[in-house]
Amino acid sequence: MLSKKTKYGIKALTFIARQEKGIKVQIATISDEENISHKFLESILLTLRKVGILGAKKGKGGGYYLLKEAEQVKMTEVIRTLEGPIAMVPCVSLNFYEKCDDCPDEETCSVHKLMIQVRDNTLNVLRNTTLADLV
Amino acid sequence: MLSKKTKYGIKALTFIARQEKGIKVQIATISDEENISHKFLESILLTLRKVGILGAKKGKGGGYYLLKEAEQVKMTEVIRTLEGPIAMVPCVSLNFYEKCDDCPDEETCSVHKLMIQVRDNTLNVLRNTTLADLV
DNA sequence: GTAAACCCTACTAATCCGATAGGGTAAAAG
DNA sequence: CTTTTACCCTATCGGATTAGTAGGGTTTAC
Repeated sequence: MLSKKTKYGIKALTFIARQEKGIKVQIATISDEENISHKFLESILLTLRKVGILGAKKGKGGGYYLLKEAEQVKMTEVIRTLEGPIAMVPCVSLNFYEKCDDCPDEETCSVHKLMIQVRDNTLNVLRNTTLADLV
Repeated sequence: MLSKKTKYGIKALTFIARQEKGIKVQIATISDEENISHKFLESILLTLRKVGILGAKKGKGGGYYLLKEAEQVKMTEVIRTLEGPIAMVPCVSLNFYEKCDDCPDEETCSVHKLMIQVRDNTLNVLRNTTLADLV
């Protein structure tokens, strides 16, 4: 299940990407338009800024804006930042790998086998979708 | 993230499917071999029995067995039973559809758009994978 | 210098997950 | 026909996570 954090993050990014280039969007504008808790959204945008997807300008007339072209913002990056691993089990995760404590051998594990396939197909979608595709 | 319930369920089913046809497998055998809490596994197998994937025989020499051929047990069925919706948001779920309370219009929602693609790709894998493929 | 708007930390209520407890019921063995 | 084995069922619980709240601090425009 996708967390609201990620959901809101994608919605906010799309909202910002829809603006004319260079326009700064305020948190309040997005939270009003997209029905998102102001404070919660604030923390999400902060995270997106820290990883270099968004830029922010403080003070009156400030707001958030895209640091790259919408075509350059891959969904893999957004989802890994907000949601964490894309894989459904840590033992098939590329960026967040972790061994299962129960499983003695990954090679023969049926779940591992299946989840690698799911992961590959999901990755295929997310790698080839950018923010520009969602606008 | 895949729940342990589903993970254990798939492991248990694979274990049972590996036996000679007609053999009844006891909970204790699976929980020992696969490092799964006995009682927790019990409730999982019970669920799988109730939806008609497994059959069970009580009393001495009893145990669980597959009701269909392993080739007939689709992963979609297993995962929907144990995990719930395959889609990452309820508004793109085929079997567990629910409208988002925030989103005014699904057609223009960027998250909706993206998640339909993820769902379709995941479904494609799970529909074409059966228990027999995992053994 | 004051109002606007982002920055940051900490807390909390609610929910879900994995597991446990404890007994009930059916079937086979002897 | 009694005992043992093994499935059946409900209830409960601790811990982790999520979604959201509180409450300031800091920077900038005017």
